[in-house]
Amino acid sequence: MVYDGGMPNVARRSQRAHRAILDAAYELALERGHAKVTVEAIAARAGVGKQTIYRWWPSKGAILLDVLIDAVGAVSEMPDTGDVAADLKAQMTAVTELFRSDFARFYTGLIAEAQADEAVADGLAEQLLGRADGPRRQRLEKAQRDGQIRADIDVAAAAEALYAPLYYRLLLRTAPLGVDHVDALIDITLNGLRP
Amino acid sequence: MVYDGGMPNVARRSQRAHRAILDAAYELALERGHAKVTVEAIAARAGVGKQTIYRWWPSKGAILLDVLIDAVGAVSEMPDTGDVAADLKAQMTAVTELFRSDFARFYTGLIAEAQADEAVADGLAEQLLGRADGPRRQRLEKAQRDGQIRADIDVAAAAEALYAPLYYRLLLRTAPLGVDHVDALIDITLNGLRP
Amino acid sequence: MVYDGGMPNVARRSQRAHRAILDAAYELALERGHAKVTVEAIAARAGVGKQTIYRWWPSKGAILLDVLIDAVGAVSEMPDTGDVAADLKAQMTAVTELFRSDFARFYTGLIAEAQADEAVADGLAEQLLGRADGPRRQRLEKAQRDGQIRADIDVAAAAEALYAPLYYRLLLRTAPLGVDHVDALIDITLNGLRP
Amino acid sequence: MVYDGGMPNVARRSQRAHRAILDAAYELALERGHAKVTVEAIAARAGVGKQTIYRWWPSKGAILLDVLIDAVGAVSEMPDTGDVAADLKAQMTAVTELFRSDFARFYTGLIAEAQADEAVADGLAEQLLGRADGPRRQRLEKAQRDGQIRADIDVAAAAEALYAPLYYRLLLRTAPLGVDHVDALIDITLNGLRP
DNA sequence: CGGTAAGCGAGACGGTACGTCCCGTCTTCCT
DNA sequence: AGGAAGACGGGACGTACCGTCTCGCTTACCG
Repeated sequence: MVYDGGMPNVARRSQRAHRAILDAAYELALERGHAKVTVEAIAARAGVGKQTIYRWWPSKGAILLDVLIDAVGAVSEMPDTGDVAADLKAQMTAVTELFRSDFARFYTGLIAEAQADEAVADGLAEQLLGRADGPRRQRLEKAQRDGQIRADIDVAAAAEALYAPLYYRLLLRTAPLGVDHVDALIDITLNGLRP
Repeated sequence: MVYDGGMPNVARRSQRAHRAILDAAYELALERGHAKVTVEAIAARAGVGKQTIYRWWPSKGAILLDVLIDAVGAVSEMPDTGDVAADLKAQMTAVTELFRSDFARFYTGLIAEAQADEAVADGLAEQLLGRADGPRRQRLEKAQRDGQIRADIDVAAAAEALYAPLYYRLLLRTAPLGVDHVDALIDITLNGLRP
Repeated sequence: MVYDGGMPNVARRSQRAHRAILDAAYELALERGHAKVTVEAIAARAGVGKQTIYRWWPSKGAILLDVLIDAVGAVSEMPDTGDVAADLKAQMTAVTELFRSDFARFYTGLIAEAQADEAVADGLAEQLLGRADGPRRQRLEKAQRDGQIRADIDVAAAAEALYAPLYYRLLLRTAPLGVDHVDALIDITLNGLRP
Repeated sequence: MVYDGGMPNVARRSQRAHRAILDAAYELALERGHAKVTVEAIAARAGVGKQTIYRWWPSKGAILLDVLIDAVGAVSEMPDTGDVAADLKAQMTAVTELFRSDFARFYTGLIAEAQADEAVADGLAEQLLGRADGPRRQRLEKAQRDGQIRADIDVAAAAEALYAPLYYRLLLRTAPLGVDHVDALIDITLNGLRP
């Protein structure tokens, strides 16, 4: 649970209702898309009173963020074979696969919701993006120590240069995601554009 | 006008109402944010019947896309001084400034809306992103011909590697946009991460 | 229409919806009793949006008051045969019949609602009780002029002395209403208790 | 206590909670009116669990009936000075005063509730109206034996003819209660309307 | 140049979902 | 075992907007 602020007594929370709500929200989001999920439909499908939802989540976006965390977690494991290029390719390919799966619409829906709901934005940044970003930065720092990448680089900017294009295509759909794209990004970012 | 399909007689359209609608939508979006703008509020503020809005636009997102195009247009001019690094810095800085201005919320709101509304997604891609992307690619291709960047590079991927991180920070707000960020991106992308 | 205050444009009111709402409310009140009628059920049965109800009536009680006025009107005709005792008997018997009919539950429900809702209380007093009371008082005044009843009597109190016991039994159900009861009341009130 | 049926063990009942509930209900009814009192508000004000209320009373109306009985009791003492007119005036004046006091809203609220709740109707009839009516009838019967009123009269109807107008004005508020009204009623009912 | 059809403002309409309030029940922990 | 606390499934509330649908009323074109 992410958004409780501890207001009601968490110890007395019904596990049954909690699971049923997440499951119902998950099913509905896959069935009709994030934007068309309603709190009433979640409550009805979960066999739960609306108040039980509002008691624990402040908004529909908060529920769906929990659903996503619950179902996917962060794609946060960063391999370390010693070869940073290979490791990045492996992890970026995994992210690409996730972004091409059914969960893609959860991500995009939630990022959309985050533009209007500060709480969702915060939860998204902390629970998903933040968790994924740490290991990436650590892997790049290790590569710096290993001499595989330049020591004068801002690893946060480097991590973004690698991963932001994946989010760009996820959200703007100007071109498809795929292994070729990952290869091109790694080539460009590691070797640079200059001859 | 983007979304009319010419259904009613465009010649008889009231310019007064058209302007009043765009102005009202613009003001309301700045005042309460994209998500809280309603068609009824636009109509009321513009002193216009709701039907007049629905006659010319299919959805709230279409109105706001028109507002954005009307107010900003695409940041599409790409300078060409002969020095591709300097030109990219100039243009990326301009984009950064735009993304830090009040119009940022229009972009993010529209990108959010595009996740659920195919028409908005198409209009956004064609009217804003597409117009901006062409000149960037052309500038990179010229730099390839000038020998300033590698000839074996996919310029579309290269353009994304440069600009996607700006969109990433715009939408996910994990870190602030700024000139330092632009410098870091250009350094990484042109020179590569390798020592 | 009783409770409009003229806020929306009465001229544009949908007669279809108006009738459907009154009919639905009438049916529901007979089916499940005044207290269990809900605005949602009226709207659903009438095939009407809830807002269309709230646009024209401030409360459920106001609807049901209109239903009652619409269905019954005031039992206001007061016969005048020249014999005040006979006329009172005829009219009180008619009221008794009404109070024993299905409409009795409308009256009791509305009087109950009036205890908590000033607007309903006012409407009830003006639209039903007031309309019924006038003719009764006029008949008694005529009887005074005819010398059939004492000239020093407060006709309002006299009318109440005759009719209030009918309401008492209607509401408190301590004893059944009937012709015998009417006879007893007329005897007592005209002739007095004294030997 | 009226509505317990003895289900739980009455001996173990908390006197503290019992009093607190009645007091809280009393205060709330005076503060916001009978119809806006809620079981949750009573429980909260009394510092009591809702279950403790539902254990001992079947409905809100039952609580408020107990409150009224507890606070007022029946206005049941009927004086007997030998002069039935004076005795009626004294007692009807007392009732009038009660109906003009703050307790009036309890009566009206309870009578309203009784229209929809059979249990409340029964309790009201037995605990309040019934207790008050007996002495009145007995006083009238004695007056018959004393020759002060006609022997052929139905005393139940006579009692109602006298008291029902007080309830009528209490509930319908068509005219104010007062000593003049009592005087008029006694004059009419004892002496009759005829010249 | 007068008739007519279009666009327009206004806003009522049938609906859907919202977030809140209470209901009466159930569960937990305390005395 | 009774009581304080309060979460639960449920139902209705009154509100906000949606997108559609009439209404007159200008207003520009066309016969």
